[in-house]
Amino acid sequence: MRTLTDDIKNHVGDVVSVEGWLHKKRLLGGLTFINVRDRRGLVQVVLEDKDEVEKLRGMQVGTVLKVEGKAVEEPRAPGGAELHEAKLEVLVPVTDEPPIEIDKPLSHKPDNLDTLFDYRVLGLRNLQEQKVFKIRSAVLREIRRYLTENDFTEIQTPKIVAGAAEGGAEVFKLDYFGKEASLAQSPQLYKQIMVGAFERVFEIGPAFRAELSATTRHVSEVTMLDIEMSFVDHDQVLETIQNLTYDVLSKIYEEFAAELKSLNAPELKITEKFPRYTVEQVHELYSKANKADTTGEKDLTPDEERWICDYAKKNDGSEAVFVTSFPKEFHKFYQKMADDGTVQTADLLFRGIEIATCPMREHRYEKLVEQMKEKGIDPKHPGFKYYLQAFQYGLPPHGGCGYGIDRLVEKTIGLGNVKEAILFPRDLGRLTP
RNA sequence: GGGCUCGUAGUGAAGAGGCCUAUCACGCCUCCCUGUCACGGAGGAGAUCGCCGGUUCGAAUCCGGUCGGGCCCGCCA
Repeated sequence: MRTLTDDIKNHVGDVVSVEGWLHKKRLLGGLTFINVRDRRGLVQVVLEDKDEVEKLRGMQVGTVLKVEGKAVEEPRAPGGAELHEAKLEVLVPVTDEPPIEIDKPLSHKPDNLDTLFDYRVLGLRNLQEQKVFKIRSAVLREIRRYLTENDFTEIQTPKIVAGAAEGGAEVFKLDYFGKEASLAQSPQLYKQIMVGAFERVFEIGPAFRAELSATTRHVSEVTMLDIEMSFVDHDQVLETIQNLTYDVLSKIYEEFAAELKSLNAPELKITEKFPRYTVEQVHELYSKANKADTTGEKDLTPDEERWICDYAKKNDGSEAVFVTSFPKEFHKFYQKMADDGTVQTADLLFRGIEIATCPMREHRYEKLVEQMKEKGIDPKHPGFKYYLQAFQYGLPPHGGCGYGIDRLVEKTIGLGNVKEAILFPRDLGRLTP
Protein backbone atom coordinates (compact mmCIF):
# COMPACT_ATOMS: atom_id res chain seq x y z
CA MET A 1 0.00 0.00 0.00
CA ARG A 2 1.22 3.47 -0.81
CA THR A 3 2.08 5.89 1.97
CA LEU A 4 2.08 9.61 1.23
CA THR A 5 5.14 11.65 2.13
CA ASP A 6 3.52 13.71 4.87
CA ASP A 7 2.25 10.53 6.51
CA ILE A 8 5.68 8.92 7.00
CA LYS A 9 6.02 10.36 10.50
CA ASN A 10 2.91 8.43 11.56
CA HIS A 11 4.46 5.12 10.53
CA VAL A 12 7.74 5.26 12.44
CA GLY A 13 9.11 1.75 12.82
CA ASP A 14 7.13 0.35 9.89
CA VAL A 15 8.34 -0.53 6.44
CA VAL A 16 6.42 1.71 4.07
CA SER A 17 6.20 2.20 0.34
CA VAL A 18 6.39 5.63 -1.25
CA GLU A 19 5.75 6.52 -4.88
CA GLY A 20 6.73 9.76 -6.52
CA TRP A 21 9.31 11.68 -8.48
CA LEU A 22 13.04 11.96 -7.88
CA HIS A 23 13.32 15.60 -6.80
CA LYS A 24 16.95 15.90 -5.70
CA LYS A 25 20.06 13.74 -5.30
CA ARG A 26 22.88 14.39 -2.87
CA LEU A 27 25.76 11.96 -3.03
CA LEU A 28 28.11 12.10 -0.03
CA GLY A 29 30.27 9.10 -0.82
CA GLY A 30 29.20 6.27 1.41
CA LEU A 31 25.89 7.98 2.06
CA THR A 32 23.32 9.28 -0.40
CA PHE A 33 20.27 11.39 0.25
CA ILE A 34 17.45 11.65 -2.22
CA ASN A 35 14.23 13.60 -2.02
CA VAL A 36 11.09 12.02 -3.40
CA ARG A 37 8.15 14.25 -4.27
CA ASP A 38 4.51 13.30 -4.27
CA ARG A 39 1.31 15.36 -4.13
CA ARG A 40 1.84 16.12 -0.44
CA GLY A 41 5.43 17.25 -0.65
CA LEU A 42 8.87 15.72 -0.14
CA VAL A 43 10.37 12.90 1.87
CA GLN A 44 14.05 12.25 2.40
CA VAL A 45 15.38 8.78 1.68
CA VAL A 46 18.78 7.62 2.96
CA LEU A 47 20.69 5.18 0.76
CA GLU A 48 23.77 3.34 2.04
CA ASP A 49 23.63 0.30 -0.24
CA LYS A 50 25.84 1.01 -3.26
CA ASP A 51 23.65 -1.14 -5.51
CA GLU A 52 20.63 1.01 -4.72
CA VAL A 53 22.53 4.21 -5.44
CA GLU A 54 23.75 2.68 -8.69
CA LYS A 55 20.11 2.29 -9.87
CA LEU A 56 19.98 6.08 -10.02
CA ARG A 57 23.06 6.49 -12.19
CA GLY A 58 22.07 8.52 -15.24
CA MET A 59 18.59 9.07 -13.81
CA GLN A 60 17.57 12.72 -13.88
CA VAL A 61 15.27 14.70 -11.67
CA GLY A 62 11.74 13.69 -12.65
CA THR A 63 12.41 9.94 -12.67
CA VAL A 64 9.36 8.18 -11.27
CA LEU A 65 10.25 5.96 -8.32
CA LYS A 66 8.83 3.47 -5.94
CA VAL A 67 10.73 3.40 -2.67
CA GLU A 68 10.29 0.85 0.03
CA GLY A 69 11.99 1.61 3.31
CA LYS A 70 11.77 1.79 7.05
CA ALA A 71 10.21 4.95 8.44
CA VAL A 72 12.56 6.41 11.03
CA GLU A 73 12.13 9.39 13.31
CA GLU A 74 15.06 11.69 12.63
CA PRO A 75 15.24 15.28 13.82
CA ARG A 76 17.95 16.02 11.25
CA ALA A 77 15.60 15.12 8.41
CA PRO A 78 13.19 17.63 6.87
CA GLY A 79 9.78 16.92 8.39
CA GLY A 80 11.33 14.95 11.25
CA ALA A 81 11.17 11.53 9.58
CA GLU A 82 12.89 9.75 6.72
CA LEU A 83 13.26 6.33 5.09
CA HIS A 84 16.16 3.99 5.79
CA GLU A 85 17.38 0.73 4.24
CA ALA A 86 15.48 1.74 1.13
CA LYS A 87 14.90 -0.45 -1.91
CA LEU A 88 14.39 1.53 -5.11
CA GLU A 89 12.35 0.64 -8.13
CA VAL A 90 12.54 2.90 -11.16
CA LEU A 91 9.00 3.03 -12.54
CA VAL A 92 9.65 5.57 -15.29
CA PRO A 93 13.30 6.22 -16.07
CA VAL A 94 14.18 9.77 -17.15
CA THR A 95 17.59 10.25 -18.72
CA ASP A 96 17.01 13.61 -20.42
CA GLU A 97 18.30 16.54 -18.46
CA PRO A 98 15.42 18.91 -17.63
CA PRO A 99 15.81 22.33 -19.27
CA ILE A 100 15.14 24.13 -16.00
CA GLU A 101 15.90 23.38 -12.39
CA ILE A 102 12.92 22.63 -10.23
CA ASP A 103 14.38 22.46 -6.75
CA LYS A 104 15.27 26.16 -6.72
CA PRO A 105 13.00 29.17 -6.95
CA LEU A 106 12.22 30.02 -10.57
CA SER A 107 12.90 33.51 -11.86
CA HIS A 108 9.78 35.67 -11.97
CA LYS A 109 11.55 38.73 -13.30
CA PRO A 110 9.54 40.26 -16.15
CA ASP A 111 12.28 39.50 -18.68
CA ASN A 112 12.25 35.83 -17.66
CA LEU A 113 8.51 35.21 -17.62
CA ASP A 114 8.68 33.92 -21.17
CA THR A 115 10.98 31.12 -20.03
CA LEU A 116 8.77 30.48 -17.03
CA PHE A 117 5.76 29.91 -19.29
CA ASP A 118 7.66 28.06 -22.02
CA TYR A 119 8.70 25.47 -19.43
CA ARG A 120 5.51 25.65 -17.40
CA VAL A 121 4.99 21.88 -17.62
CA LEU A 122 8.16 21.28 -15.63
CA GLY A 123 8.18 24.50 -13.67
CA LEU A 124 4.94 23.54 -11.97
CA ARG A 125 6.83 20.68 -10.34
CA ASN A 126 8.63 23.32 -8.35
CA LEU A 127 7.15 23.34 -4.86
CA GLN A 128 7.27 27.12 -4.67
CA GLU A 129 5.40 27.42 -7.96
CA GLN A 130 2.81 24.92 -6.79
CA LYS A 131 1.97 27.11 -3.81
CA VAL A 132 0.57 29.76 -6.16
CA PHE A 133 -1.91 27.31 -7.60
CA LYS A 134 -2.74 25.66 -4.29
CA ILE A 135 -3.70 29.12 -3.09
CA ARG A 136 -5.66 29.77 -6.27
CA SER A 137 -7.55 26.52 -5.75
CA ALA A 138 -8.34 27.50 -2.17
CA VAL A 139 -9.49 30.98 -3.23
CA LEU A 140 -12.02 29.40 -5.57
CA ARG A 141 -13.08 26.93 -2.89
CA GLU A 142 -13.71 29.76 -0.41
CA ILE A 143 -15.62 31.83 -2.95
CA ARG A 144 -17.87 28.86 -3.71
CA ARG A 145 -18.34 28.18 -0.03
CA TYR A 146 -19.25 31.77 0.81
CA LEU A 147 -21.68 32.23 -2.05
CA THR A 148 -23.31 28.85 -1.57
CA GLU A 149 -23.77 29.59 2.13
CA ASN A 150 -25.45 32.82 1.10
CA ASP A 151 -28.03 31.09 -1.05
CA PHE A 152 -26.44 31.58 -4.45
CA THR A 153 -26.85 28.94 -7.15
CA GLU A 154 -23.79 28.17 -9.25
CA ILE A 155 -24.49 28.14 -12.98
CA GLN A 156 -22.66 27.56 -16.25
CA THR A 157 -23.57 29.58 -19.30
CA PRO A 158 -22.53 29.14 -22.96
CA LYS A 159 -19.12 30.31 -24.07
CA ILE A 160 -20.00 30.07 -27.75
CA VAL A 161 -22.45 32.84 -28.39
CA ALA A 162 -24.27 34.39 -31.32
CA GLY A 163 -22.61 37.57 -32.45
CA ALA A 164 -21.15 40.27 -30.28
CA ALA A 165 -24.35 40.80 -28.36
CA GLU A 166 -22.93 42.88 -25.55
CA GLY A 167 -20.97 45.32 -27.62
CA GLY A 168 -17.91 46.96 -26.10
CA ALA A 169 -14.82 44.81 -25.82
CA GLU A 170 -13.31 43.09 -28.83
CA VAL A 171 -14.44 39.50 -29.32
CA PHE A 172 -12.92 36.41 -30.93
CA LYS A 173 -14.99 35.45 -33.94
CA LEU A 174 -15.38 31.86 -34.97
CA ASP A 175 -17.12 29.84 -37.58
CA TYR A 176 -20.00 27.88 -36.09
CA PHE A 177 -21.13 25.38 -38.72
CA GLY A 178 -21.22 28.17 -41.24
CA LYS A 179 -22.76 30.74 -38.94
CA GLU A 180 -20.81 33.56 -37.40
CA ALA A 181 -20.37 33.09 -33.67
CA SER A 182 -17.99 34.43 -31.07
CA LEU A 183 -16.41 33.44 -27.79
CA ALA A 184 -18.24 34.97 -24.84
CA GLN A 185 -16.46 38.01 -23.43
CA SER A 186 -18.67 37.82 -20.33
CA PRO A 187 -21.72 35.87 -19.09
CA GLN A 188 -23.45 39.22 -18.59
CA LEU A 189 -26.68 38.60 -20.45
CA TYR A 190 -27.12 35.02 -19.35
CA LYS A 191 -26.56 35.65 -15.68
CA GLN A 192 -29.17 38.40 -15.74
CA ILE A 193 -31.60 36.02 -17.38
CA MET A 194 -30.92 33.50 -14.62
CA VAL A 195 -31.88 35.99 -11.94
CA GLY A 196 -35.44 35.47 -13.16
CA ALA A 197 -35.15 31.84 -12.14
CA PHE A 198 -32.88 31.62 -9.10
CA GLU A 199 -32.73 35.20 -7.74
CA ARG A 200 -29.06 34.76 -6.83
CA VAL A 201 -26.56 33.16 -9.16
CA PHE A 202 -22.85 33.02 -9.70
CA GLU A 203 -20.56 31.56 -12.30
CA ILE A 204 -16.84 30.93 -12.32
CA GLY A 205 -15.59 30.46 -15.83
CA PRO A 206 -13.54 31.77 -18.73
CA ALA A 207 -14.18 34.99 -20.60
CA PHE A 208 -12.45 35.80 -23.85
CA ARG A 209 -11.11 39.24 -24.73
CA ALA A 210 -9.57 39.97 -28.09
CA GLU A 211 -8.26 43.35 -27.02
CA LEU A 212 -4.76 44.34 -28.11
CA SER A 213 -3.67 45.00 -24.57
CA ALA A 214 -0.11 44.19 -23.63
CA THR A 215 0.22 44.92 -19.92
CA THR A 216 0.91 43.08 -16.68
CA ARG A 217 -2.81 42.95 -15.99
CA HIS A 218 -4.31 41.69 -19.25
CA VAL A 219 -4.72 38.26 -20.77
CA SER A 220 -7.02 37.18 -23.57
CA GLU A 221 -8.51 34.29 -21.64
CA VAL A 222 -9.52 35.39 -18.17
CA THR A 223 -11.22 33.52 -15.36
CA MET A 224 -14.16 35.56 -14.13
CA LEU A 225 -16.37 35.29 -11.13
CA ASP A 226 -19.73 36.62 -12.20
CA ILE A 227 -22.33 37.34 -9.55
CA GLU A 228 -25.89 38.49 -10.04
CA MET A 229 -28.47 39.01 -7.29
CA SER A 230 -32.00 40.36 -7.22
CA PHE A 231 -34.40 42.19 -4.83
CA VAL A 232 -31.49 44.35 -3.72
CA ASP A 233 -30.25 47.91 -4.07
CA HIS A 234 -26.75 48.96 -5.07
CA ASP A 235 -25.62 49.20 -1.47
CA GLN A 236 -26.58 45.62 -0.80
CA VAL A 237 -24.71 44.48 -3.91
CA LEU A 238 -21.56 46.24 -2.76
CA GLU A 239 -21.98 44.84 0.72
CA THR A 240 -22.14 41.30 -0.61
CA ILE A 241 -19.00 41.75 -2.72
CA GLN A 242 -17.25 43.42 0.18
CA ASN A 243 -18.15 40.66 2.62
CA LEU A 244 -17.20 37.98 0.15
CA THR A 245 -13.82 39.58 -0.47
CA TYR A 246 -13.16 40.17 3.21
CA ASP A 247 -14.14 36.64 4.12
CA VAL A 248 -12.10 34.95 1.39
CA LEU A 249 -8.97 37.04 1.91
CA SER A 250 -9.04 36.63 5.70
CA LYS A 251 -9.43 32.88 5.45
CA ILE A 252 -6.71 32.49 2.82
CA TYR A 253 -4.27 34.59 4.82
CA GLU A 254 -4.96 32.41 7.84
CA GLU A 255 -4.80 29.04 6.11
CA PHE A 256 -1.81 29.86 3.93
CA ALA A 257 0.17 32.08 6.30
CA ALA A 258 3.39 30.09 5.86
CA GLU A 259 3.07 29.76 2.08
CA LEU A 260 2.25 33.43 1.59
CA LYS A 261 5.22 34.43 3.69
CA SER A 262 7.58 32.23 1.68
CA LEU A 263 6.19 33.79 -1.52
CA ASN A 264 6.96 37.26 -0.08
CA ALA A 265 3.30 38.24 -0.04
CA PRO A 266 2.66 41.50 1.79
CA GLU A 267 0.84 41.56 5.13
CA LEU A 268 -2.90 41.80 4.60
CA LYS A 269 -4.41 45.10 5.68
CA ILE A 270 -8.16 45.01 5.34
CA THR A 271 -11.21 46.24 7.22
CA GLU A 272 -14.66 44.68 7.42
CA LYS A 273 -16.10 47.76 5.72
CA PHE A 274 -14.16 48.89 2.66
CA PRO A 275 -13.62 52.63 2.29
CA ARG A 276 -15.56 54.27 -0.54
CA TYR A 277 -14.54 57.20 -2.71
CA THR A 278 -16.26 58.71 -5.68
CA VAL A 279 -14.35 59.07 -8.94
CA GLU A 280 -14.41 62.83 -8.43
CA GLN A 281 -12.95 62.50 -4.91
CA VAL A 282 -10.11 60.34 -6.19
CA HIS A 283 -9.31 62.87 -8.91
CA GLU A 284 -9.24 65.67 -6.34
CA LEU A 285 -7.19 63.81 -3.75
CA TYR A 286 -4.76 62.57 -6.38
CA SER A 287 -4.34 65.95 -8.02
CA LYS A 288 -3.76 67.59 -4.67
CA ALA A 289 -1.11 65.05 -3.65
CA ASN A 290 0.63 64.82 -7.03
CA LYS A 291 1.93 67.22 -9.60
CA ALA A 292 -0.91 66.39 -11.95
CA ASP A 293 -4.42 67.49 -12.66
CA THR A 294 -6.78 64.64 -13.38
CA THR A 295 -9.96 66.44 -12.33
CA GLY A 296 -11.05 66.67 -15.96
CA GLU A 297 -10.59 62.93 -16.57
CA LYS A 298 -13.53 60.60 -16.68
CA ASP A 299 -11.98 57.30 -15.64
CA LEU A 300 -9.26 56.66 -13.12
CA THR A 301 -5.79 56.36 -14.61
CA PRO A 302 -3.81 53.25 -13.68
CA ASP A 303 -1.61 55.47 -11.54
CA GLU A 304 -4.65 56.81 -9.71
CA GLU A 305 -5.78 53.25 -9.02
CA ARG A 306 -2.43 52.47 -7.45
CA TRP A 307 -2.38 55.74 -5.57
CA ILE A 308 -5.87 55.52 -4.07
CA CYS A 309 -5.13 52.02 -2.79
CA ASP A 310 -2.01 53.31 -1.06
CA TYR A 311 -4.01 56.22 0.28
CA ALA A 312 -6.76 53.98 1.63
CA LYS A 313 -4.21 51.66 3.18
CA LYS A 314 -2.65 54.53 5.10
CA ASN A 315 -5.80 56.46 5.94
CA ASP A 316 -8.43 53.77 6.26
CA GLY A 317 -6.34 50.71 7.03
CA SER A 318 -7.67 48.87 3.99
CA GLU A 319 -5.97 47.67 0.84
CA ALA A 320 -9.39 47.13 -0.69
CA VAL A 321 -11.41 50.16 -1.71
CA PHE A 322 -14.58 50.93 -3.66
CA VAL A 323 -14.64 53.74 -6.18
CA THR A 324 -18.17 54.87 -6.97
CA SER A 325 -20.21 57.32 -9.04
CA PHE A 326 -18.79 56.89 -12.52
CA PRO A 327 -19.73 59.59 -15.02
CA LYS A 328 -22.39 58.86 -17.59
CA GLU A 329 -19.78 58.35 -20.34
CA PHE A 330 -19.25 54.91 -18.81
CA HIS A 331 -22.85 53.94 -19.03
CA LYS A 332 -23.52 50.60 -20.70
CA PHE A 333 -27.02 49.89 -21.95
CA TYR A 334 -27.77 47.30 -19.28
CA GLN A 335 -26.61 49.44 -16.35
CA LYS A 336 -28.85 51.59 -14.18
CA MET A 337 -28.36 55.33 -13.87
CA ALA A 338 -28.52 57.02 -10.48
CA ASP A 339 -30.72 60.04 -9.79
CA ASP A 340 -27.67 62.32 -9.74
CA GLY A 341 -26.80 61.44 -13.35
CA THR A 342 -23.92 59.08 -12.54
CA VAL A 343 -23.88 55.39 -13.30
CA GLN A 344 -24.87 53.11 -10.43
CA THR A 345 -21.63 51.21 -10.52
CA ALA A 346 -18.51 50.82 -8.46
CA ASP A 347 -15.04 49.43 -9.06
CA LEU A 348 -13.46 47.28 -6.39
CA LEU A 349 -9.76 48.06 -6.23
CA PHE A 350 -7.30 45.89 -4.34
CA ARG A 351 -3.58 46.53 -4.00
CA GLY A 352 -3.56 49.01 -6.83
CA ILE A 353 -5.64 47.26 -9.44
CA GLU A 354 -9.25 46.99 -10.53
CA ILE A 355 -10.51 43.62 -9.32
CA ALA A 356 -14.23 43.91 -9.96
CA THR A 357 -16.87 46.12 -11.54
CA CYS A 358 -20.13 46.15 -9.60
CA PRO A 359 -23.13 47.81 -11.25
CA MET A 360 -26.88 47.79 -10.73
CA ARG A 361 -28.77 46.70 -13.84
CA GLU A 362 -31.66 48.46 -15.51
CA HIS A 363 -34.43 45.95 -14.84
CA ARG A 364 -37.40 47.83 -16.36
CA TYR A 365 -38.15 46.47 -19.81
CA GLU A 366 -39.19 49.74 -21.47
CA LYS A 367 -36.33 51.69 -19.95
CA LEU A 368 -33.85 49.02 -21.02
CA VAL A 369 -35.08 49.05 -24.62
CA GLU A 370 -34.86 52.82 -24.58
CA GLN A 371 -31.27 52.70 -23.31
CA MET A 372 -30.35 50.22 -26.02
CA LYS A 373 -31.69 52.52 -28.68
CA GLU A 374 -29.80 55.46 -27.18
CA LYS A 375 -26.57 53.48 -27.51
CA GLY A 376 -27.36 52.59 -31.10
CA ILE A 377 -28.07 48.95 -30.31
CA ASP A 378 -30.95 47.32 -32.13
CA PRO A 379 -33.22 45.58 -29.59
CA LYS A 380 -34.63 43.54 -32.47
CA HIS A 381 -31.21 41.95 -33.13
CA PRO A 382 -31.63 38.16 -32.73
CA GLY A 383 -28.82 38.17 -30.16
CA PHE A 384 -31.07 40.08 -27.76
CA LYS A 385 -34.39 38.33 -28.33
CA TYR A 386 -34.15 35.91 -25.43
CA TYR A 387 -32.40 38.35 -23.15
CA LEU A 388 -35.22 40.84 -23.50
CA GLN A 389 -37.76 38.09 -22.99
CA ALA A 390 -36.56 37.71 -19.41
CA PHE A 391 -37.34 41.39 -18.78
CA GLN A 392 -40.60 41.36 -20.64
CA TYR A 393 -41.86 38.60 -18.39
CA GLY A 394 -40.64 40.06 -15.12
CA LEU A 395 -37.18 40.66 -13.72
CA PRO A 396 -36.80 42.27 -10.28
CA PRO A 397 -34.22 44.98 -9.47
CA HIS A 398 -30.82 43.31 -9.59
CA GLY A 399 -27.12 43.91 -9.68
CA GLY A 400 -23.87 42.05 -9.42
CA CYS A 401 -20.30 42.07 -10.53
CA GLY A 402 -17.67 40.81 -12.89
CA TYR A 403 -14.78 39.83 -10.68
CA GLY A 404 -11.31 38.98 -11.98
CA ILE A 405 -10.11 35.79 -10.35
CA ASP A 406 -6.65 35.93 -11.92
CA ARG A 407 -6.07 39.46 -10.68
CA LEU A 408 -7.38 38.57 -7.23
CA VAL A 409 -4.97 35.65 -6.94
CA GLU A 410 -2.12 37.73 -8.36
CA LYS A 411 -2.62 40.49 -5.83
CA THR A 412 -3.39 38.17 -2.92
CA ILE A 413 0.05 36.66 -3.38
CA GLY A 414 1.71 39.91 -4.37
CA LEU A 415 2.84 38.74 -7.82
CA GLY A 416 3.86 41.32 -10.40
CA ASN A 417 1.98 39.99 -13.43
CA VAL A 418 -1.49 38.48 -13.73
CA LYS A 419 -0.05 35.75 -15.96
CA GLU A 420 1.96 34.36 -13.05
CA ALA A 421 -1.34 33.45 -11.40
CA ILE A 422 -2.52 31.50 -14.46
CA LEU A 423 -1.37 27.96 -15.24
CA PHE A 424 -1.18 28.41 -19.00
CA PRO A 425 -1.74 32.08 -19.77
CA ARG A 426 -3.01 33.32 -23.11
CA ASP A 427 -1.94 36.70 -24.38
CA LEU A 428 -1.24 38.49 -27.65
CA GLY A 429 1.74 36.31 -28.43
CA ARG A 430 1.15 33.11 -26.50
CA LEU A 431 -1.02 30.21 -27.54
CA THR A 432 1.07 27.37 -26.07
CA PRO A 433 1.57 25.49 -23.88
C1' G B 1 -2.94 50.84 -31.91
C1' G B 2 1.11 54.51 -29.73
C1' G B 3 5.73 55.10 -26.86
C1' C B 4 10.06 53.14 -24.36
C1' U B 5 13.22 49.14 -23.63
C1' C B 6 15.89 44.11 -23.81
C1' G B 7 17.89 39.52 -26.78
C1' U B 8 25.31 36.38 -24.51
C1' A B 9 26.00 27.96 -23.13
C1' G B 10 20.17 24.12 -20.85
C1' U B 11 18.90 28.14 -16.83
C1' G B 12 20.19 32.89 -14.47
C1' A B 13 23.73 36.68 -15.05
C1' A B 14 28.84 39.74 -16.32
C1' G B 15 31.25 41.98 -20.46
C1' A B 16 29.42 48.44 -23.53
C1' G B 17 35.15 49.08 -29.91
C1' G B 18 41.31 45.60 -29.44
C1' C B 19 42.26 43.05 -22.39
C1' C B 20 37.30 37.79 -25.68
C1' U B 21 40.74 31.90 -28.07
C1' A B 22 33.77 35.46 -24.43
C1' U B 23 33.64 35.42 -17.81
C1' C B 24 30.77 33.68 -13.47
C1' A B 25 26.89 30.82 -10.87
C1' C B 26 23.46 26.75 -11.17
C1' G B 27 22.57 22.37 -13.98
C1' C B 28 25.09 18.13 -16.80
C1' C B 29 29.45 14.23 -17.15
C1' U B 30 33.88 11.72 -14.42
C1' C B 31 36.26 11.07 -9.74
C1' C B 32 36.68 11.96 -4.11
C1' C B 33 33.59 12.56 0.25
C1' U B 34 28.87 8.74 6.03
C1' G B 35 24.06 13.64 8.03
C1' U B 36 23.31 16.40 3.50
C1' C B 37 19.06 19.61 2.96
C1' A B 38 21.16 26.11 -2.30
C1' C B 39 26.13 19.81 0.67
C1' G B 40 31.48 20.32 -0.17
C1' G B 41 36.15 19.33 -3.21
C1' A B 42 39.01 18.19 -8.04
C1' G B 43 38.55 17.89 -13.23
C1' G B 44 35.58 18.12 -17.93
C1' A B 45 31.96 19.02 -21.85
C1' G B 46 28.68 22.78 -23.41
C1' A B 47 27.80 29.62 -26.88
C1' U B 48 28.81 30.33 -34.71
C1' C B 49 26.98 36.62 -28.35
C1' G B 50 18.62 36.20 -31.91
C1' C B 51 19.04 36.86 -37.42
C1' C B 52 20.59 39.90 -41.92
C1' G B 53 23.33 43.89 -43.62
C1' G B 54 26.54 48.21 -42.76
C1' U B 55 30.60 51.36 -40.34
C1' U B 56 35.73 50.12 -38.88
C1' C B 57 42.40 47.85 -39.65
C1' G B 58 39.26 45.37 -35.82
C1' A B 59 32.16 44.42 -33.66
C1' A B 60 29.07 40.50 -28.36
C1' U B 61 30.02 45.92 -27.99
C1' C B 62 28.50 51.29 -32.84
C1' C B 63 24.50 52.07 -36.93
C1' G B 64 20.18 50.26 -39.95
C1' G B 65 16.70 46.55 -40.76
C1' U B 66 14.29 42.17 -39.14
C1' C B 67 12.42 38.47 -35.73
C1' G B 68 11.32 37.44 -30.63
C1' G B 69 10.59 39.16 -25.46
C1' G B 70 9.43 42.86 -21.64
C1' C B 71 7.28 47.53 -19.60
C1' C B 72 4.04 51.77 -19.91
C1' C B 73 -0.28 54.28 -22.11
C1' G B 74 -5.14 53.59 -24.31
C1' C B 75 -9.08 49.67 -23.02
C1' C B 76 -10.64 46.50 -19.43
C1' A B 77 -11.35 41.99 -15.07
